[in-house]
Amino acid sequence: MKKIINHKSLAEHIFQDLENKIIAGILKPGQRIVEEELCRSFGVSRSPVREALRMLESQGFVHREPRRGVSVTKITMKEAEDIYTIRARLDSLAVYLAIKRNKPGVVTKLKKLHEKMIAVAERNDVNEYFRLNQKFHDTIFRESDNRKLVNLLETFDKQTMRYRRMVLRAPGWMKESIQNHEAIIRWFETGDLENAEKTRKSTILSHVQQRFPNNTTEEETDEN
Amino acid sequence: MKKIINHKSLAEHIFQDLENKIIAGILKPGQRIVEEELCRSFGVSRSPVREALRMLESQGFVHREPRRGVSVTKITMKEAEDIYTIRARLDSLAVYLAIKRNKPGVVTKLKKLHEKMIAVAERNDVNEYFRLNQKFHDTIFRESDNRKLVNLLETFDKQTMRYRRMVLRAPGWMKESIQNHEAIIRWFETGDLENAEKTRKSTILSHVQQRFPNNTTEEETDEN
DNA sequence: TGACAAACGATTGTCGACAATCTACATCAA
DNA sequence: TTGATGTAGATTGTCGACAATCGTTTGTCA
Repeated sequence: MKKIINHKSLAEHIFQDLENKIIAGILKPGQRIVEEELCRSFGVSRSPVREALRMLESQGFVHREPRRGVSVTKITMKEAEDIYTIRARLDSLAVYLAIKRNKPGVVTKLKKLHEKMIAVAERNDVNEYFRLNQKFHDTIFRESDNRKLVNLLETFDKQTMRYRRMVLRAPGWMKESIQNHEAIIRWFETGDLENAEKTRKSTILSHVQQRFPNNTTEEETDEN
Repeated sequence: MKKIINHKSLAEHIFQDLENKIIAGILKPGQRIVEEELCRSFGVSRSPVREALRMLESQGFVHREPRRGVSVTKITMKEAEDIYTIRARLDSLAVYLAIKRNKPGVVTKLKKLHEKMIAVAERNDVNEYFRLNQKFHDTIFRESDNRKLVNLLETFDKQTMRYRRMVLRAPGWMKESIQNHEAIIRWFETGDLENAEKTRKSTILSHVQQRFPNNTTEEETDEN
């Protein structure tokens, strides 16, 4: 039986493709999305395209104006701040839960990633560091053994990815990041629940404040 | 110009209707949903129905098996626990933010609701108490001035509504609830940020532990 | 009788077409 | 020139039909 598990409808394929393009910034915030164009580029009819757009809409990637179509969601400074505020709480919760669970092997895995990242940071490979950093935190998230929490954090990360990519390239960020990871690994080793959660929370929050010092609204690509 | 702002597509109407039915427990967890049946009952074609189902799917209300249709999402004990764990953090965050904001008039509003609830509790009107309780907390959520947070909390509440309805009828719950509200109001008045957040968090968590003492998997309505 | 295979019915996934509505442009009057 | 108004084109919302696939029933053979 060849019976490959191809359980994916066109709608789901299109959804993933568009999601990736939005995350990567290929589709820019505020940019309008026309159904017919997608049909042509994917070579399909409008049904799967519309379903994909409904999914993107439900997850906040696109915004819809009735009878006027959808466009890639713009994020204001305020909203980015809001998301980071929530993310800080959820991230600290994830670290807390992961440490509490104390599954063996995790620290080893984190340390291995940590070593790699130090090497990568030395040759200043920002993209690779970014990727490994994501993996480092993903590992922790998953160790929290709370699937809903993992989903939430992933969704937040996706929605802010295009902004973080820029911000995280700020000078000195990698060094700071490495220090944070060292602290996290130490917490895992000592099992210091309280301290881990508290410190992690305030670390992220201070990040936010550095990134968004004022309350100006974000300027975005204006429509064509 | 009659031009009523009726900017709602059939898909959106159907989505809301189904969402309500799932929340209310009219559509039971695990129950299969057949597209054609919905078409007949709503008197529409399959396009808007399918879009509504995609929306419900993205928000976790229904589950989809490729080529086999959708069914109302079942929640296991573990998942309910997970959600409450997250909710506890987010709820405490909302209280924290609301108090920090310290907008005048809020306490008055909360007190008014509180008074009403005491009266309602005395004549043991569980349904009305439930409704007011929801409003009480909604008020606080909104005061957090973090729209994303409000959305998250609302979504969580919706997804666990059918379970909470049962649990919250447990004897003595209303009395306990009233005491909690008094504490919250006191925090608002004194502006005691740290204490408010901490206590609120642990209050909710202890609730969870009372509700889910063991780790048994929830039994659900089996398919017809 | 029991196990396996083939055909059927039910249901999902996709398509192209039509209707409703909006936007942009052109036309006309002041 | 400027503003309103109407028309045409573009785009979304909805529909009914066909194709693909799954589960079940029926039929066949040992």
